[in-house]
Amino acid sequence: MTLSQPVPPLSPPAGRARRKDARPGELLVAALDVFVERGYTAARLDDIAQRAGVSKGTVYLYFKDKEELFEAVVRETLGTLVARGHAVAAGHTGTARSLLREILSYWWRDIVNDPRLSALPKLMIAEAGNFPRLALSYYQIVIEPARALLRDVLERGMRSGEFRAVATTNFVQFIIGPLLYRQCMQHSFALAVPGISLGDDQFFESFLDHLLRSLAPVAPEAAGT
Amino acid sequence: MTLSQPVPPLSPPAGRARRKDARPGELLVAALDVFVERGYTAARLDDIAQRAGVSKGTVYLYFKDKEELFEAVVRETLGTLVARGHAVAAGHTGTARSLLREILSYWWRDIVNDPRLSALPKLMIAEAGNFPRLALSYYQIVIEPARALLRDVLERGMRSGEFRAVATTNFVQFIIGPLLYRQCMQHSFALAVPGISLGDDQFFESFLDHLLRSLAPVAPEAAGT
Amino acid sequence: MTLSQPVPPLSPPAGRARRKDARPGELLVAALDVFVERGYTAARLDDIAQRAGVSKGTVYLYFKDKEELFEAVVRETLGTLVARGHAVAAGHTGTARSLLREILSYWWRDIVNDPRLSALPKLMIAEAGNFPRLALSYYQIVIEPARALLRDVLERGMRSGEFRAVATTNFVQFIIGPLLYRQCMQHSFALAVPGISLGDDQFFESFLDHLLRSLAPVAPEAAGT
Amino acid sequence: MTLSQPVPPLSPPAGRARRKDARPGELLVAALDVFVERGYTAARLDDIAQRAGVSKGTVYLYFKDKEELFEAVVRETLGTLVARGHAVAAGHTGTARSLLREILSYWWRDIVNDPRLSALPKLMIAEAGNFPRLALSYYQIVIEPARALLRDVLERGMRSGEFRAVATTNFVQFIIGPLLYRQCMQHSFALAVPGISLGDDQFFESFLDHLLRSLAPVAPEAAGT
DNA sequence: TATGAATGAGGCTTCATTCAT
DNA sequence: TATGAATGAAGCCTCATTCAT
Repeated sequence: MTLSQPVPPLSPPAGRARRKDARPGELLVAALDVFVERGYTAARLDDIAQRAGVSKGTVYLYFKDKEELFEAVVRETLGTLVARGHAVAAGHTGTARSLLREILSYWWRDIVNDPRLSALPKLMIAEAGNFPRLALSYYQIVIEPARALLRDVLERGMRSGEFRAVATTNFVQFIIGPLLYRQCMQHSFALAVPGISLGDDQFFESFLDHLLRSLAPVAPEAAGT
Repeated sequence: MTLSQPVPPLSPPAGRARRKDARPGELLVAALDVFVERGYTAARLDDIAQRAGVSKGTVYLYFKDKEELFEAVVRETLGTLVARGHAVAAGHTGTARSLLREILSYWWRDIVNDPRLSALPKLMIAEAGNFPRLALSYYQIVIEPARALLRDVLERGMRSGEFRAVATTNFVQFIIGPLLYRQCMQHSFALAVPGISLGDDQFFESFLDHLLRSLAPVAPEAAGT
Repeated sequence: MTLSQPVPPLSPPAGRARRKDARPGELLVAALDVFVERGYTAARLDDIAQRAGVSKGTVYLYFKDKEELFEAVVRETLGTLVARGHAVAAGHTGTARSLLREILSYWWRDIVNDPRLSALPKLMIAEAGNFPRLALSYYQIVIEPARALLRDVLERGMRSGEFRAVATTNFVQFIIGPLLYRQCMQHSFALAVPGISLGDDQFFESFLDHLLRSLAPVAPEAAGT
Repeated sequence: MTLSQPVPPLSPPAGRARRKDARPGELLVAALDVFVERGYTAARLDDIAQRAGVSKGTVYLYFKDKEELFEAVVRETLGTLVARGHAVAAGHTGTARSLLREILSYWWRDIVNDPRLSALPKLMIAEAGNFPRLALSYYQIVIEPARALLRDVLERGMRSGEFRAVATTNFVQFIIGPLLYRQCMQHSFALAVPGISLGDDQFFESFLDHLLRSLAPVAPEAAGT
């Protein structure tokens, strides 16, 4: 079950008795929604339970506590997506360039433009400082694997001569930064600042072009002041 | 840059609570610290008052409630940042490249590496969704001016032939993104994930080089897949 | 002495829930264990059910609620203790001294040093205040018969001249007190206070000697201040 | 402030505003009452606060949590009494016999016969197993000091030749056991079993006589079988 | 202007008990 | 007879806010 795939509408399925194996999924969907809307701290277990159509206590049949519920949400959503990214990379046989494009456009399409998934990184940025356990598991499930994936792509391109030599750890942040920035702006300011510009329709193509230009093996004649 | 120095009000005080003159200064410093350390929700009025050396009740003599205190902190603090940024830009006479370097290295040195100031954008990203009014004023005071500044630099370079033609609104985000990403990682994850890598010592030079390579007027023969 | 062996009901089953015949045995054993380990309030029906190898709901097929289960445990368990105590007394033909020694060493060996049985009196002390009905039956089944038994021994000794004249009701408590005290300390503090001293290996012999010295018919010349 | 001395009636002092230094005492009195009536776990902070005439939150201005409140109750009551016992012993100049009598009659009068103080040891026996921190502090504040006090008395008597040689650690339990047993019976069974006999009026004198006979230096001719 | 004791609503979590299957 | 998923009341604790002094 992956939350990133079209999810059955959230209206509580009316009937009371449910099957045990359907519960966790329903709870995760409800939890994702509430966490996204309210933030981790402000999200109330009550709301999540209600939205999932169960009582408060039921949540605790499936998740030890609020933190574990959140962790499960992250794992099932972003964790799954990152894992899929790794699968894509593993099965890729073309150029590093095309792999980079594939991975990033995947990220762009399925995460940046998903109103719920795109909220999670912002959420983590907001709460990580106060919930070290959360921060650590998010780092292990999402951040480090995502970075490793991008490092791998860069290294492939460097080995094949498609990319110039770069410090991958740094460069990975040049890749992640703008996309994450856009996600954060979207969720933090788009509502309060209706006219905010998040770039034009060509944002993604423009970004990819930007990266590839920087990565081009031709040394520019002047990079200093 | 210190809050304890009188900072010129950045915008007409909005016709709200007034007498924020003498005592509030210490309160704002204390509040900044605590908000930075804990985040908005987790920051306790108790701690702020104690750190400012006053009693809890006193806070309410100057600020209507926690939200207004938070607003005041953001407003007073970020004002100085933008003001100085504008000054740097206005006084510059050299190439667009050198201006870009100057502005970014200012940001890098004085903000990204300042443990308190660097925390504010993260704080805003975290809380903007819950404080639309604050989000709007932050956008007007910080985000839009900062973007305008960078757009201006890019346009200068494009006019002078130093930079290729780029969609400035997009490209500005390629610039802001990585630096902000680094700030956020620093404040959200560095403590909880001790081993996290934020890049090597050359991060900033490496980033500047990356930008200038992308901006180089020579069009690479292949940017597509 | 094991609960899994059929134990003759000690008192008419009080006209309450009946069919406690086949399955309840395992439940009572499990309940005894959990009550002993955790105390009444902290004992969870979940744990008891799990340890008995049944589901939580099954417990309610045999016992109306937690209180009735607790009553059943106490009733079934302590019954065997007193029954055997009476048998020992009835079959004794020697001196009062030797009977006292026999009864107490039985208590010492089979109860004080049994990790489960020794916990029950502590449990009763802890909970009697909250379960008056249980308190009454425990008094009738255990306390009063045990006291009567000891009073009888003392009276035998006084009649035979082995013991001085004592107020038996008082003296019985001088006998019971130290042994019970030890049981309570064992179960309440031994775990939390690892270094606690419960006396040396000679505790029991030392105690018996203590009693017999006090009971010696020779009146000491000075007992007052 | 000692709770063992006649305490001002518990009715909430009507007036709302109270002095800060009066609060802890009022809270301790209320807490002692509620703990004694309900036991530690069943005692609700709400009840304690209400009985002290304050709101729930106020309790937390003076005590970190429920455990610390309970610990304070123990310290201020039994802890104070035990400390006073040590003072009595330190200032004593007469025989060991008279000191033993003085200390025990003090215990008898001020603790065993105090309806509230006498409940605490039972309470601890009931709860120690589930609250190790509580158990440890009770051991340190009450049990070990009380035992040390009695060991000291026994040793004085042995040195002066008033008492025979005894294993003090064992014998101390012969002293404590019966008195504690009586306290426990009083609180656990007296209400539910109206007719229960806790011994006659001479209980205490009878007990002291019992101890002194056992401690008498004259060796009885027969202590075996 | 300043204090700080007091308030009390609100959230997470536990667990005895129920009931549809 | 047996299950075990679901319930929901209840309690501890926090903390923004108030107010008498």
